[in-house]
Amino acid sequence: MCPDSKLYTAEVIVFAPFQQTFSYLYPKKIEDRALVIVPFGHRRIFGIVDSCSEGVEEHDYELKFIFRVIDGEAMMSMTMLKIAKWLSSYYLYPLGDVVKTMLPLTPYLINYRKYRLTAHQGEVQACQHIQDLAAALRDIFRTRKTLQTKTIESKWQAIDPEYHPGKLQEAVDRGLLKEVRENEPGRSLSIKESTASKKLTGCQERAFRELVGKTVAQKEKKPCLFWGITGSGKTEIYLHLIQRLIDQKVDPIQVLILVPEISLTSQMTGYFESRFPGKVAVVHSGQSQSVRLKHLKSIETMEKSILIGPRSAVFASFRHLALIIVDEEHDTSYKQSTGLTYSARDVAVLRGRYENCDVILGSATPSLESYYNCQQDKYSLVSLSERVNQGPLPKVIFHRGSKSKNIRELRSKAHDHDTPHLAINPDILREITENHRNGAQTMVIVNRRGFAYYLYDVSKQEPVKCRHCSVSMTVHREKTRLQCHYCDFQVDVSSVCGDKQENYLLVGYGSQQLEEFLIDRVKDARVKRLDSDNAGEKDHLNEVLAAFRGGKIDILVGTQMLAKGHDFPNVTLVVLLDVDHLLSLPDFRAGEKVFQLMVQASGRAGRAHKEGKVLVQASRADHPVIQYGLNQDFIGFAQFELTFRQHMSFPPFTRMIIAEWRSSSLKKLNDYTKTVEAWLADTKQYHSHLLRKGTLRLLGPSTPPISQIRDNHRCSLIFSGISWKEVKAVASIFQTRFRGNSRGVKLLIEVDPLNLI
DNA sequence: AGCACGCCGACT
DNA sequence: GTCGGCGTGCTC
Repeated sequence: MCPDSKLYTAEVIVFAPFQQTFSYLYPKKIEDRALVIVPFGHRRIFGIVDSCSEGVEEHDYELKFIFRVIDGEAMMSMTMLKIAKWLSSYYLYPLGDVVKTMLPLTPYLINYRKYRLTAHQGEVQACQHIQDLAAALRDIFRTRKTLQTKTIESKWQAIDPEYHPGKLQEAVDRGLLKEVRENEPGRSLSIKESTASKKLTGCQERAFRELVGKTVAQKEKKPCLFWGITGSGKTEIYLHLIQRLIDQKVDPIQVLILVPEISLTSQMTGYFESRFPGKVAVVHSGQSQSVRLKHLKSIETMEKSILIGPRSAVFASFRHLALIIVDEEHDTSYKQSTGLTYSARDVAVLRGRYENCDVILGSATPSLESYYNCQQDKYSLVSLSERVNQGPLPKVIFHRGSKSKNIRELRSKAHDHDTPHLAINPDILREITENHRNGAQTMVIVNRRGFAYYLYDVSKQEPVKCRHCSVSMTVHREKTRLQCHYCDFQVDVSSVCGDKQENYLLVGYGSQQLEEFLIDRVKDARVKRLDSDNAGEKDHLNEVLAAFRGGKIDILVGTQMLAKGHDFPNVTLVVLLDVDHLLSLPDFRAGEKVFQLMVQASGRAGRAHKEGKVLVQASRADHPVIQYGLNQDFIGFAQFELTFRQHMSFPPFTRMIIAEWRSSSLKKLNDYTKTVEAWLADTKQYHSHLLRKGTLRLLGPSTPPISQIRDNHRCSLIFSGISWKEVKAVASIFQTRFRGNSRGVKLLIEVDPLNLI
C-alpha cells in the first residue's frame, strides 16, 4: 500500500461519556459530521467528526488513526449537531452521550447495509493485495447478488482469518464493492395527491384560520399553543394545516408529529395515512430496530413526508422540515426520565427555532409551562372551545366515596369471598348497570393497577414491603402474588403469609379487582381490562381498543392510559374513581395531574351524537382543583394553580434542577452526603445575596419519600430559583465537584424534573 | 461507560 | 501455589 504524504487531524465526538472531543489522524480529509469508528482505549467505538483539518499538531500523547470512516458523508445535519451541543449544556450531560442518544440506531445502520459486487472485477490488474481482495469477494458473493454487512463479515472471516472491517472499507474505496441503497432520494417529493378532506365546522374553520395566521403565514416564527377542548376536532385541523402548507409552498415539505408513548400512535397514523396515502412513516416502541430504521430512512430520503412518533422521533433526520406538531403536549411521556433527561416538547420548540419551521403544541389541557409561556408572549395562543357537532360537554356528577373502612371492619370481611366489597358508591354502580341495560358502553378508570393496593400485616401493624425498595407491594393476579411497582420484584402471597393467612388483609383495590367486581355485579356485561400490566402483551392493546370501538366490549376497566385521546363514539358513561388520591402526594404538580385526568377522562364520553355522562368519585369535593375539574374550567384552574405556584415559588415561576445520589451502602451514601453538606455551607455563604433575593434556592440534602429503590439508598438536593442562569451555574459547579469522586455512589442530575419523589 | 490492571482471600 | 473478588484509573 502506498502511503500518502499528507495527514489530517480530526476532532471526534466519541459515543462515550465525555464532553471533550478526541483527536485522531487520517490520510484524507473527512467530511464534517461524518460517522467514524475509532480505537478508544482497548475497544472500538463510534464517533462523529466535529471538524477535520490538514496537518498534525504536537501533543504530549501519540495520536491514533481513525479506524474506519462510514459513508464519508454527514451523519447528522449542522442544525442537529448544534442542538446536540445545546442539549449537552442545558441538561448537564456529556456531549458524546447526547450524540449517542440522538443516533441510537447507528449499530444497525452499519450492520444492515447492503452491498453488491461492481463490474470492476475483471479489469483489476493492480497489485497482489487487491487481486486477493477481489478473489475473496468473488467467493463471498458466489451465491447471492447482494449481501448485508454482517453476512459479508462473517463469510469473509471464515475464509480469511486475518479479516478486519478495514478490508471491507478498502473494497468499497477501491471500487470493488458498491452499497445498494433502497430508498434512493429524489422522487415523489411532494404530497399533492391527498384524498378529499372533510369540511371543517364553523368553529374549526375559525380556529384553523387563526392558526394559519399565527404559524404558516407568519414569517417570524413563534411556537403556537393550540388549546382545543376534547372532541373539538384538533386532528382534522392538523390535516387541513398540512394541506395548506403543501398548497402554499413551491418546495416539497415534511412534517413531524409527536404523539405520547404507546397507545395513540395507531389512531393518529390511521387519520394521516387515509388523508395522505403512502406518505406517512411511523416509529413506535413495538417495532424492531430494523423496521424503525427503515421508516426513519424513508423520511431522510424524502420518500415519505410525514413522520409520526414518540419523543425520540424529535431527533429524526429531515430534509425539508416545515412543521412540528406536538400532540397532547402536556403528556409527561415527552420527558425522558433516565440518561439524557430531555423534554421532547421543549426540544421540538428549540428545533423549530433552529430550523425556522412552525411548531404547534396541541392539547385540551395545556401544561402550565406552555400556558404561562403564552402569557409571557413567548408562545402565541389559539383556542377552540366548542365540540364538533355542537355536542354538549359531558355532565359531571360528584359522588362522595364510601368511607374507607377501618382495619377491624376489613378484617371481618376479609374472608367473605361470596360478595366482594369495594369502596364504590352504590349510585355509581347503579348508573353503570343502567347504562349497560340501555345498550351503551362504559369506561371505568381507577388510579391503580393490580388487585389490591397492599397487603396489611396485622401483627407488624404495617403493609408488606418490597425487599429491595421502601414501598409497599401491590397484590396482583387474584391475590396470589405481590409485586413491587418500582423494581418489579415479585413474591407469592403464600410464601409471605405462610399458614397465618388470617394475619394479613387486602387493603384498597386496583384495576384487576375492579374488573372482577364488575363482572360479578353487572350481569351479562362483557368486561375487559386495560392497564400497563397487559398493554405490553403483543397486539393486546390494539385488539382490546378495536374490540371496544367495535362494540364487542360493554365495560372497559383500566388506568389513566384509557383517558388519553382515544375516540370511542359509543361511550356514554365514564366513571373516574378516587381521583383525588393523587392530591395527597408530596408533589407540587399533583393538582395539575388531577385536573388533566378529570378533563381528559371526561373527554372520552359522548364524542359522537350521543350525550355523555361522567361520574367522578372523590372524597374531597371542596378542593378547588376538583371543582375546576368538575366544571371543566381550564382558565379558572390555570389562574388558581399559577397563583399557587407563584406563591410557593414553584415552576413555571422558578426553574429547577434536582441532584440525586444513590448507593447500596448506607454508610457510603451518608459520607457522600456529609461532603455535600460541607460544600453547601460554603456555597450558601458565597451566594448569600442570591439566596436572600430568591434568585437561587438550595433545598436539602434530604431523603426522598421513597428512600430506597432497587437496594439503593437515595439522597437528593434541589437547586431552584428565579434565575435559570444562576440555578444552572450552581448545579453545574456541583456536578463538576461531585462527579468524579464516586466511590460506590452514583450521581444523577435531572433538569426540569417532573417527579420529585 | 467499558475495560484492564492490580492487589488480597478461599480453593484444586 | 492459582482463580477471581471489585477498587482505581484511563481512554486521543
